[in-house]
Amino acid sequence: MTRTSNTPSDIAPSDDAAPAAEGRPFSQILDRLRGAGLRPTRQRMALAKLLFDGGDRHLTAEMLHADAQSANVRVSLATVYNTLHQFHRAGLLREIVVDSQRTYFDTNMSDHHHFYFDETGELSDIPGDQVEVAALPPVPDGMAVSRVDVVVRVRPADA
Amino acid sequence: MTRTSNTPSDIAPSDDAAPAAEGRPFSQILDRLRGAGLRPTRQRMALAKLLFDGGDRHLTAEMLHADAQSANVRVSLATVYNTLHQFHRAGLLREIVVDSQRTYFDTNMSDHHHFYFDETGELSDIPGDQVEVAALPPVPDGMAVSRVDVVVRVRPADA
DNA sequence: GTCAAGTTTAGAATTATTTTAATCTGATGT
DNA sequence: ACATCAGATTAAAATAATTCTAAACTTGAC
Repeated sequence: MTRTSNTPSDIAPSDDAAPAAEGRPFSQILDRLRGAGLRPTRQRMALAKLLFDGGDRHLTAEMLHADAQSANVRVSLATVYNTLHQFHRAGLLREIVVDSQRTYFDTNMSDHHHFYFDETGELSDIPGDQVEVAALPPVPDGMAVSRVDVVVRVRPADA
Repeated sequence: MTRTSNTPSDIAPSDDAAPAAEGRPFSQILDRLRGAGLRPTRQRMALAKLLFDGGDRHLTAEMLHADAQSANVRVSLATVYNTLHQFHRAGLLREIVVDSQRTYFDTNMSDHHHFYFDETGELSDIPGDQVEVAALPPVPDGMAVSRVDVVVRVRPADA
């Protein structure tokens, strides 16, 4: 029960000046990590907060690392990579590949698809109910569909 | 729109009934390259032959390079990369990204989609008519759809 | 507090791909 | 045929994203 260094786990919510849009941000994230069997370390907590506190996001490891720096969270890039992969394996993030060269992680785990902007390399969500895959082919023997990804590539309509 | 629906050539191709014995493989490929505005060099001809002579294929630069070696065609890896990109720009190949880490090129230019085998990282074609995307979302303003990619990820059904 | 197992980290290593700079080749003109 | 030169090829170096390594540090249990 010793308070070893700064464990954010059970700090009093009262001294948190941030507007608590969702009750207690830390305990929620803590539960998420615990539920995923991941030890809630300082850096994992901080990254999880950055990832899941701001709505749906598509980001690369470099982007999250930059985010962390801006937020004065000191984590190495290697940890960002590790953490993203752990979160992905734990089902907290979705990995999207649209562009060899950058791997995106998507915090939106609901059923949905993506627009990909060829020019900028950016991604945006398409709600699941706006795309309908009406027919699917017979799956090879002994195989099961793990996911169907639809990417709508767009580019500026020519003037 | 304006899909360049496979222009085999416009010169009189006597008759290429495609028997095992290659009729005039070179002139066909030569025309393809000329039609694409690419100078028919020895290595481009050889690579095109490897690419387009054997039905639909999904391959990476490394794979094609290995293929070339086996066929006793001496090309550098850099040339393989250059050539694949040129063919892609010229509309002779399709680039598929399903796995950051390897970029595949697909010799099948017809409208179709893909199975992706999560375990092996392999790809296979799904004929266009076996997948139907029934609904598409409104495209962002000023943008036009350049392509819709559907990737059906499969893995072994659990025992 | 002690300890072991799990984490983090800086920096080295790896992999796929691109660039560089030199050299070669194919198309064109004569 | 021969010279010419833009475009093509190449080996080698450079780059970018990501992973690995080994040491140092945390966490959770006792």
